[in-house]
Amino acid sequence: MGSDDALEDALVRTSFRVMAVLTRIGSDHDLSLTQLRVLGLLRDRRPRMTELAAFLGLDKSTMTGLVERAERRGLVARGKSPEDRRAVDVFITPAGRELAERVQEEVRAALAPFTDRLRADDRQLLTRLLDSVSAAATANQATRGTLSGPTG
Amino acid sequence: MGSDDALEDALVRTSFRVMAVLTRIGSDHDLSLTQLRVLGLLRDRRPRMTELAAFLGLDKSTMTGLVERAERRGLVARGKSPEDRRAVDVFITPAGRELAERVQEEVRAALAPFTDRLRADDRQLLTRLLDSVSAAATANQATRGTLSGPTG
DNA sequence: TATTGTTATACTCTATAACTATA
DNA sequence: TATAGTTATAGAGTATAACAATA
Repeated sequence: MGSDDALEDALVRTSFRVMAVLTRIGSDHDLSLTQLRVLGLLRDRRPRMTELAAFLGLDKSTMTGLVERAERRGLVARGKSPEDRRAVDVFITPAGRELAERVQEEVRAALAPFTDRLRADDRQLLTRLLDSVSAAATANQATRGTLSGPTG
Repeated sequence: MGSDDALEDALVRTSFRVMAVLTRIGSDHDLSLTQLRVLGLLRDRRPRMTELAAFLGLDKSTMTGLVERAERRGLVARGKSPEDRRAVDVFITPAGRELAERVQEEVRAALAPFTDRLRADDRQLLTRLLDSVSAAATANQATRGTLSGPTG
């Protein structure tokens, strides 16, 4: 029988459930998963377009449209870098920050019913184990950046 | 401080990591996350278009294009229902099934490094806790259907 | 009348290639 | 020459509204 893959399958299953929650709540605010991640990333960073694209694993040309639409809604803004006249900084606006925080609270509230069935000690245990898995992922991949701000 | 949300945040973080893996492997086979889910769902179901849309939480008009593109690649096929002449059944082809299985193996292999750092007893524990969370989600939402086939 | 599926339309997300401005 | 960002283009994914066929 060797390895039985039960853990990997459980991770995939759970992740789809969590993503369904994020997609629904994002949709309530006209935000795609990607826009959600952009807002989350910008809560504590002021990257250039290229850096933001790298964080998200997207092409820089994709960022142009993403930032353009978010800017049109007043959620983020672009500023010229003083040092390098080619570069464009992206930062979150007060309205964008408010929205990001509201969404984060809604996501926490929406997930709570699914985790409430666990006892306090199991909750703590699960948190520790997930952090361990995520930390390994961070070490191996360039997939940082969640709703919750900086990860590592 | 009340609840501290650490578990909910860890779930979101980990889910983004897992989705990044799925997105990359899907992309290697020209499959979006949605197409991945379609293939996974059809591994043990032969639903109508409307049922498939409901499983995925999508509009039926979205399914037309999704199934159309998968059919063009020979991964799924459509058949007329004998009972209801309005209905269209969707089913996976042998080629589609092979691809779904190959992708599942690649996903398991890609996630293994992230879970290998856990001891055997921690792996078992994490699996049990995730299943518990997913089961709660299933009870509350209509978000079934993963790469791994039927969930509940 | 209600339901099943498709079509028409519009918008977001995404990448590739070509371009401009700066370094 | 190389890098930062945008634009042009094309295709996938998504929803809404309108439609044809069937129930």
